[in-house]
Amino acid sequence: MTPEEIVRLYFGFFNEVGIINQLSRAVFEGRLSPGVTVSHFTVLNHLIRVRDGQTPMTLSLAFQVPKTTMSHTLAGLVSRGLVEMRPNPADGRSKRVWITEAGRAFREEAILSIAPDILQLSQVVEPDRVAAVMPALERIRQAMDAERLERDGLS
Amino acid sequence: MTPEEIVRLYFGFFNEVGIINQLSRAVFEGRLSPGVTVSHFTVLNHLIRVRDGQTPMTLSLAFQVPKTTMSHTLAGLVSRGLVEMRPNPADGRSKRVWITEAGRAFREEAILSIAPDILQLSQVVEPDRVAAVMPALERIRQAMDAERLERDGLS
DNA sequence: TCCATATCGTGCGATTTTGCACTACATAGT
DNA sequence: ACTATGTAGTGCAAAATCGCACGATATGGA
Repeated sequence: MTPEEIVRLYFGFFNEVGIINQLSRAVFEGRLSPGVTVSHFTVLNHLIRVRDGQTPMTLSLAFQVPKTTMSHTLAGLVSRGLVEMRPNPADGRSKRVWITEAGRAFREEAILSIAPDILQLSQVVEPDRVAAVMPALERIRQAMDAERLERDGLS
Repeated sequence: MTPEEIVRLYFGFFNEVGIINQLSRAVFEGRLSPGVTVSHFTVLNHLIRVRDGQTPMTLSLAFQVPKTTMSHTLAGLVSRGLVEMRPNPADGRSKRVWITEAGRAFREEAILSIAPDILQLSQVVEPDRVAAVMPALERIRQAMDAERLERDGLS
């Protein structure tokens, strides 16, 4: 495989990923209560999937967004009572983000609200097909994550 | 597979896709000349990959973004001389978007500028692995596209 | 032909995202 | 202990995104 073919292949891959992301985002956003963005939900989801009690800085690195963006997103979550910010006992500069009961409930509800869309899609794209690509996607994500950390000098 | 398992599977899939998209976007954005956004490039790429001479409305549907967003993006491309907007002889309400020579050159250059990043990634994630997931991704995208068109009443 | 309805693009304001700069705090070296 | 340097979070302003509404044009039916 020539370098040019490789570039073309990966480029097409990122293109497909971008379109799928755009489409899923649009559907999801349509199901969320007005005022709540996909960013809000994504953070809530991360706090549960990984763990809460992380600092805003850690979250901004995890999502690869500037600190100010995460600050703004968290402010929105706090004002809606979906997360709590408490001082970090171990470091006076930073805070720690904790998900509230309302936050957990909101996430559960949000997931349920898109369930119908997902189930409908599953009748066109077989679950087996999706399950088959997951390992590769996870591997690609991990590799890109590693490169990013290396590039950011956090290795 | 229970409905709940299906939802969880597809949900995880969209999550992975979102993260990969975020990471690739961040890298790409860092390589583009300041002032030019990924959105700008994506439109240029679409005009070449599909065809130019489309209307702004068609583009906004293709990218699943509001008309106003596409209008803004196109205005930026026009002001940089990367695309041209000409009236649509077949419909006085709409315009048609044509990519300029400068636009083609810009796209080529942009692709070349991220080639090093892609080649580096290809040494960690084997091209075979990426090539293997492409058919499934294309199929999923097509299915979601079809659902979207149906939902938007454009079937 | 004339009119009611629908579509295309855009101006406007609100929200989100982002870079820059600043304050508060932490850490390492002296 | 003190100072220099680095890091965490936020205020601010610029840019991107988006919903709403309007003017211009198109389409279908009376």
